[in-house]
Amino acid sequence: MVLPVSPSSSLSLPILSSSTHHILPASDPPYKLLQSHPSLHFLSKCKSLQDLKQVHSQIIKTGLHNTHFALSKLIEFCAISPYGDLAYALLLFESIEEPNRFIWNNIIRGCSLSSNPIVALELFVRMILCGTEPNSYTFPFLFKSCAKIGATHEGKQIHAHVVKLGLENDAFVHTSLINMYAQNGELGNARLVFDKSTLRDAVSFTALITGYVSRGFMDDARRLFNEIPVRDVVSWNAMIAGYAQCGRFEEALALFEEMRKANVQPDESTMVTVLSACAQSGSVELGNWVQSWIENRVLGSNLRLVNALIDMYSKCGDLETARGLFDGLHQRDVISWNVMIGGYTKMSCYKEALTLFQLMLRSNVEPNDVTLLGVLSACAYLGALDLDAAEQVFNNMNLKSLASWNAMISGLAMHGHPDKAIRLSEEMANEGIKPDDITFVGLLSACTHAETLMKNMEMKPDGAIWSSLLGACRVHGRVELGAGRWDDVARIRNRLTNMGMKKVPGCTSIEVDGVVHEFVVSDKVHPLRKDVYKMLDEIDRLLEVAGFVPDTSEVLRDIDEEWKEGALSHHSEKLAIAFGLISTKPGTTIRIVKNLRVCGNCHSATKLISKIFNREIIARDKNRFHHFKDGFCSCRDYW
DNA sequence: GTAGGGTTAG
Repeated sequence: MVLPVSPSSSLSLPILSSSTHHILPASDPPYKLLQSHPSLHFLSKCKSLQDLKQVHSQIIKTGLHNTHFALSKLIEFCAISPYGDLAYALLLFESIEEPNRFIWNNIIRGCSLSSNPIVALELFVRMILCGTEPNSYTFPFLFKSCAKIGATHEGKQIHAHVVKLGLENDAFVHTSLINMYAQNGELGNARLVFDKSTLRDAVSFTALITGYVSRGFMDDARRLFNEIPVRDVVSWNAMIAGYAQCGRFEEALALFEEMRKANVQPDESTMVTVLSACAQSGSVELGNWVQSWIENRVLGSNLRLVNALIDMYSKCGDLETARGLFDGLHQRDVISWNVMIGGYTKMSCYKEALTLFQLMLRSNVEPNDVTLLGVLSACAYLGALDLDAAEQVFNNMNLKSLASWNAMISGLAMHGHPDKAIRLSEEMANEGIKPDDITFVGLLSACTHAETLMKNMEMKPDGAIWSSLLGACRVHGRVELGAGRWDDVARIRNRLTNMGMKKVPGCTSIEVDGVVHEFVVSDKVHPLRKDVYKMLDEIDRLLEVAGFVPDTSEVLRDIDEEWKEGALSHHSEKLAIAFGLISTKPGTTIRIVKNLRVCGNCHSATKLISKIFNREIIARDKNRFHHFKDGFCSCRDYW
């Protein structure tokens, strides 16, 4: 972990050579005089490094560079403003013989915001060695850095400094400390700091709640939430987002209702979260209501909100409305493009997805790894020619992030090009890019020597990894795998389970006459369950007559996301379909929403059901839409 | 003069 503290060599300060140091006077001229100085006024107008250099030159010409104030402001701007430049800030910082505490704090702050926050910790060490005592402003920046990079060990040492300096009772230091422990998974320590102090407000509560939420301890989080003396909008948002992130959409939406009843004004974050919950649970009606709520307020043209709306409509199957919103945007960011492309892909409109991607390439928005993944899965249907196009896009990417390598590798592996995937991973290694656990998951689906890879890889318990791993395995369940690999899969699953990954129970909902009915695996609570199970028996009988043989092999059960109950015929989607068949008129389209991906068995069964009962069945699973008709599915058995 | 908790795409 050796990281450069010195800035890149291509930068240079105006007039001053790098060997010239600022030796600052003991005190600055009067503050008011400096504050209103025109050169410093221009600082806030800078929009590029060039502008910045001009202002810097001006500051030197007017002699201001010999003041703490001007240098502080320059460093602050360079380090923090989006138009600044951290490398320049560091160059400037290194030129100061004896930086004061304010300057130290601001350069540390800048580094804590950067993509390389470890530099902030290195600077802290230097600050101490130089004999500058940190204060209550220094520590929040440091703890934020530790939280960002998972530096618990370093965080604990810095905690000791806080105790030594008697700063434990500063509210900002206190909360950032709790947050550091909570973010780094040390919930016991976070709780200890929280419990030991009398400093308890919505902010410190929320920091702890978020920690519990991130580890899936929703009940503990909720208990804390109920204890908050005065809840503010952020604490509500955190709790609502917690429910939405772990798939408990109904609770998320119920809490949003409670929030409104408590007369707390929702803000942009609230609405983005609520829309995400609507999108994921398929609650298009509530989503509609949210849209009008937004439009009646000043939030209407907010890009993030419109992105969330586009996503909500496309995930609910209303591509037309989604596209209308997309076309109406004056400015689009990478998320706008990605949600719209993803919307088309999920509905099997691959040509539209790729056409939109072509438009994106002509816009000024650079595609990222998420775009690439979406485009790749669209290409997978449209033949090798388009896959070549995706490869071309990848090859032309200016900045290939680890994520984009991963997207390409897993894309190739999952879409029938395992050899290319493995070759690409070798290329990646040759470029000096270290693979991570996600690369591994991608490769696992292509690789014949998973054993070797596993030994070299540290898996992190992450839901995304978990599901992509299972997805990779499922797809390859059809591609004749060597039996040995399933052992690897089982072992990884055990490791993840031991690390605290909780399985989300499968659940399918169906709306009939405006009422949403929910079914879980082997449901025992629905009032009409007797009739439902009776219908299920009939379905199974007819399926058997039609020649359907459920696959009960170890492989399928292993990868099935509702494997726990083992009852293949009682999966929630089949229960919901059975309910749909008995509670709607013949010929009516059945629409269901599942919180997980549909399993292979249910998918095959549903295809046949659509034929036997002459019903169109539109199933939305976690990843995409399946439109079953006449024994076929729109996804063409790829999902 | 600087500081703490929440937010969308996969």
